[in-house]
Amino acid sequence: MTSVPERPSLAGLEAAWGERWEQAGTYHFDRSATRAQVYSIDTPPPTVSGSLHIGHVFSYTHTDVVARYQRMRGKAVWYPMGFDDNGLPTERRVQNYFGVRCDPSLPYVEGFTPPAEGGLGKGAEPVSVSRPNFIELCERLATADEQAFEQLWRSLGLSVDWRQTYTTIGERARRASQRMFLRQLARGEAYSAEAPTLWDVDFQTAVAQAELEDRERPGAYHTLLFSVGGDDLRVDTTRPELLPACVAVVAHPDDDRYRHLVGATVTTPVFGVEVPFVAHPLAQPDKGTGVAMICTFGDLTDVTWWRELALPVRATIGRDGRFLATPPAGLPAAGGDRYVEHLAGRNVNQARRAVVELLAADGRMVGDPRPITHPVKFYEKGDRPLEIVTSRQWFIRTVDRQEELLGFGGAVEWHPPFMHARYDDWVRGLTGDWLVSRQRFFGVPFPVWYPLDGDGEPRYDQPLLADEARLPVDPTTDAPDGYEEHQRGKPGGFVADPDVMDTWATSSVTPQLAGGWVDDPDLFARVFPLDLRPQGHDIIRTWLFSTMVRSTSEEGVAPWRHAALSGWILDPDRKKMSKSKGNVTTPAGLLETHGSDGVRYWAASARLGTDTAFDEGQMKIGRKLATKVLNASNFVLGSRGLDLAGLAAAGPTAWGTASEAVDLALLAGLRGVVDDATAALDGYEHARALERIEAFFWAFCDDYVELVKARAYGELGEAGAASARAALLCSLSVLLRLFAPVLPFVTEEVWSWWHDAGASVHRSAWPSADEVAAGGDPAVLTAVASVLARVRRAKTEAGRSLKTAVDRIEVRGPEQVLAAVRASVADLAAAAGAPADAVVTSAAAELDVVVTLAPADPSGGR
RNA sequence: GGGCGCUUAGCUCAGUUGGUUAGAGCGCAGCCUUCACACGGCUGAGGUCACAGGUUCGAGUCCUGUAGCGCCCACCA
Repeated sequence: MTSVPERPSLAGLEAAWGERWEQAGTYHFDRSATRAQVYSIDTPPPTVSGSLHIGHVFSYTHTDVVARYQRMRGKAVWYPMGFDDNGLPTERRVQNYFGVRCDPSLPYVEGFTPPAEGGLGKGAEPVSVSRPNFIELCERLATADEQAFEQLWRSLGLSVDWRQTYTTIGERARRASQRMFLRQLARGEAYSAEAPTLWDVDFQTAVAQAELEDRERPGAYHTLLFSVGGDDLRVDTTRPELLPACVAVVAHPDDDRYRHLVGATVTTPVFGVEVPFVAHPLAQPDKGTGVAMICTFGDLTDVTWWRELALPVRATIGRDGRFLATPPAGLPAAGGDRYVEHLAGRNVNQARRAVVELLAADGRMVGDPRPITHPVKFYEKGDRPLEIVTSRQWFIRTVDRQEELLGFGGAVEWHPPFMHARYDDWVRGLTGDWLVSRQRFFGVPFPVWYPLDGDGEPRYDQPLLADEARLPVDPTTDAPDGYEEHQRGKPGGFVADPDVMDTWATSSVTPQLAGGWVDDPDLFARVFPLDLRPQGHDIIRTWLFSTMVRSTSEEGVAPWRHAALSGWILDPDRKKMSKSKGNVTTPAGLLETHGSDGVRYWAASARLGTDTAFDEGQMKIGRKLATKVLNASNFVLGSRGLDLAGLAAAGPTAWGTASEAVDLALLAGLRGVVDDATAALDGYEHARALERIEAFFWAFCDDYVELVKARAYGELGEAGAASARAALLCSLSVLLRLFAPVLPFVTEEVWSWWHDAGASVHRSAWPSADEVAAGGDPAVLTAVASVLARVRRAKTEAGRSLKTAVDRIEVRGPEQVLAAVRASVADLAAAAGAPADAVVTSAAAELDVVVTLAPADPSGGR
């Protein structure tokens, strides 16, 4: 456009430039770039079943600043966008929205129409559909969400290559995660096993270590009386309902109170089961009476004891959280009858009350229960405490890879570095392999079937695996090679593995999924291993860890060179911001109110790894900064005698040469800022870079521009004007480019005023100190600015206008300051509103400026 | 219980390898209008840098300890 608008404005820049960038392909990845020329980003795919909140805007802005900086450094930036539509949140949402329920045993129905759009009516029953049908519905729902997400990301100004998108339930994702699974299985890194696992009784699925959280819950100690050789033995428990599941009692081997009992046979109260008294170092003498009952399974310690002490199994709790209909093995007849009468079919709380009543009736409980609160393990999305049940599950080996995984973690550069400790802590603390199977419907199925023997029993030891070329498959509707669909479920036929992969098992392949692994080896070679994994610090143990597990076993290297961990957004009262209070803080509303540049400024002001208060004030400041950029640019480019079209054509050579001391001083300062900002951004410290750039910019506006304004207008002669103009143009060019990663809209707008159509500041080269004139002394500008500030203060203190004429300025101070003043006396006098000969100097130790204002105009009113 | 981080002006935060009088913005107070900018400008007040020791010529910065806050992990009898 090569002209300055009549009235520059920030209004509408997002829409206008968003469209221009899309049309021009400004952010398209250059596939011809070699790996060394590429900067690749493992973008986190946001969950589409929720809505984006301000925390997303915050962390994605951090990534975008990096992307824009690297692009200006000349890198071909690989910046895809994913959408996480896999997993439980989407499953629930699809169920409610379409009124369907997934039943993997059903066949696929072509052209299925769901009973509802936008939710079932009251009382209506959901319709059961096959897994492929369910996935289709999900994709339908997700598409709408994804468009809304993309719209927001675009208006925020993310420089994503929108041709490069993926979903985590889409065909590519299913293929990549099934392929990764099959390869790990072939290498012996994946295995299935029948084992006790933590189990959510509501979702009816196994849950992995990484998805646990502790919650403080009320409980109570009950003191039970067991019998040993005719004596009472006191055992404290918080879970009396597990008494029929008791397989032993345990004490610490060094506990002198009980040493003589080790090896004895103990009889449980109520159910009369004979169990051994065993010793194990995990028993804690100071807890309860020092004797614990070992059950199937009250907690993970029970599992350890069961395994290490080779104890029997007496399962009582089923997968639905209710007590099994039949008593566990080993109960005597009378005990079995009591079990059936009082416990069978009950839930945990009902069973607890029943057992307590039985204990009381038998006089085998001492005193009343003693209430306590204690931490209880929950699935992070669950509502009831986890139980432990035995089931067949798929695992990925991690425990025997701890050392290796620590080594790969050390090969990554962490930003900030202390986040590395969280990864190491997690890896060192692994207690079991990664449980990747879930007994849910919506997710990537395991590409596995089992042959059925003559009795129709599955042969788990002889799984039928899908050929890689067939992927993705759904074993519930596809038949394995060598079998026909009609053999499904028949003796001698086959049966599908019913499980799906945990959502992290899918998202752990984002580098492969997005990067074209196997399907597009040319692309993969150009982007992998990726340069950057940006993410929140709360998912180090899940997403970061699981991606590390996958890529290192498949590729033998860490999947990225850098990991950038963004903090959380906190409420003003320092709580983690919740989605529920989103009404006034929807990202779209904030972008509307403060402008995308304003919101981005707030985000970019926060360092990586630092939790940050939600602060609209900071967005206002960002908005103000953007406005200032607009207006300062308007001043620089609106100077008399500027041929903007000529500048656009000729480039920096047309700027001229700065010669005045003040101009050179400014440029010297600018050189330092460029170096500082570049070093900061290279170190992933965008906040520091922004701070330096911003501080310089405000000084540029408030001091430098005010000082040279008259000269730039040509009031002090053409030579001086040319010098000022050269410095102004050079500074503006550099400053716009420095600001571009944080303020992409206003910088692009201004850039267009004096560059050819089609040129983008975001495709221009990051500034280097070498393109800015050297030789100036920044102290000159500082010194003159401080004198000018004294003049302003004199006017302010006199209550006079800053335009008040000045008769005399006497500067006393160190020689250094005086030299600076003499070097720029004409600028100083003009800016102060004084005649050029009104400035006098004299030597003194301390700076002191005596200002004589012109008499107030008696006719002028003030 | 283990680990990590934080504690600097009323608020939000900078303070790079220890170096003269500790900075910014917001907020506050006062002043100034329109020739880049009232979505503006100028000026000012405001801090014993959580606390206690130590190292040093010199500590907001390094070391030790204490307290408070936050997060990660472990802890379920």
